[in-house]
Amino acid sequence: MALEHLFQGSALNAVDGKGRVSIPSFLRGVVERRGDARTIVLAKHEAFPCLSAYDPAYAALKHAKLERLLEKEETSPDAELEYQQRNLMAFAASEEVPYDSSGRILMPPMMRRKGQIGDLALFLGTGETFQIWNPDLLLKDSRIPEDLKDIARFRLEERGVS
Amino acid sequence: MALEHLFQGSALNAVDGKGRVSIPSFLRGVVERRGDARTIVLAKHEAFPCLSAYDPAYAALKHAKLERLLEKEETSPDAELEYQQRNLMAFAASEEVPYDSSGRILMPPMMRRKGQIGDLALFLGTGETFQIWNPDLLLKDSRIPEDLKDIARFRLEERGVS
DNA sequence: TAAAATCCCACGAAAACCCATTGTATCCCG
DNA sequence: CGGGATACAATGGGTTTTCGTGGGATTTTA
Repeated sequence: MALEHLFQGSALNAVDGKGRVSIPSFLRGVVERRGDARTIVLAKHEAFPCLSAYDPAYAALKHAKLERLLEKEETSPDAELEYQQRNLMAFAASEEVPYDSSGRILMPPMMRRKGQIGDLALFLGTGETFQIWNPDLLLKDSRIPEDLKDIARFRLEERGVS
Repeated sequence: MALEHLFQGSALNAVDGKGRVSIPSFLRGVVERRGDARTIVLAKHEAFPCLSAYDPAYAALKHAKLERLLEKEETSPDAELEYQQRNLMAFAASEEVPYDSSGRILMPPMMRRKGQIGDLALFLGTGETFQIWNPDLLLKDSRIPEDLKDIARFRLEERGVS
């Protein structure tokens, strides 16, 4: 895999009344360097109560990986079903959203609910992908390292939120 | 294989009295980026009680793949029979339908029966292809991951159906 | 000629687009 | 080194366009 450009850094942006959010420009930069699309793919994170996001090129890569896996084990009927399930989760349970010239997406209502995103969205780069959190949920999650919570607290203060 | 443009996302659309359904625009976009046809191919899904759909260009690709598979195992009589069966399913048991300027197809009665589609059609992207479900059947199927059923439920709610 | 498919127009809601403002970081030049 | 100008990012609001959908009219098929 070894993607050249990695998502890193953090930012806290507002979700407005229409459900629009600015994708931080440093994340957009990575998306556009990886491929030339001005779109991101959103999905529920498998482990955390947040959203996972990446660029379409990464989605294609992930898909190719699944394909190769199937061809190896094609004989087993169990493998076939598992492949179907994974494919459904990877593609049906995700949404591709374009961002406009000012770098904003319209957060799809379904994703907004799945990620429990309110009127603040915390962006965290995680290398191959990035995450979008409701900052309050991150602060409450016991699995999150304290240092990372400090970052969240800093971003909140910076913005003037308690 | 590694297709560049992949089907992803979900939507729930109405089937009207005439049997017309809108193909979600984000799926149409993929069809038209893969080839320049404004047509989709419908077939009964091999494993699930739903329809499988894709663009004509993909149908050709799939055919080529089957051909190559046959050539590899040509010696075996079983392989020959299996090839014939798969070929029949892939082509005789499928229908190519155009969509009009507003993006609607007229769902062929036979496909509607095979997929048990009522007055609601749930579209699910699965990468190379997409699926069309009767949402009630999906909710009942034990092989479908719960997270995906959540999506179906959300789409139903969104539309005001219980 | 009846039934079915295609075409056409129309409407409401949602999404995409455009423009304007603010704040912040950067640059340039005295 | 300071201060003003500049560029860009994030955000607010209004307007236009698209999408999904319904219904009627016209054409094609059996």
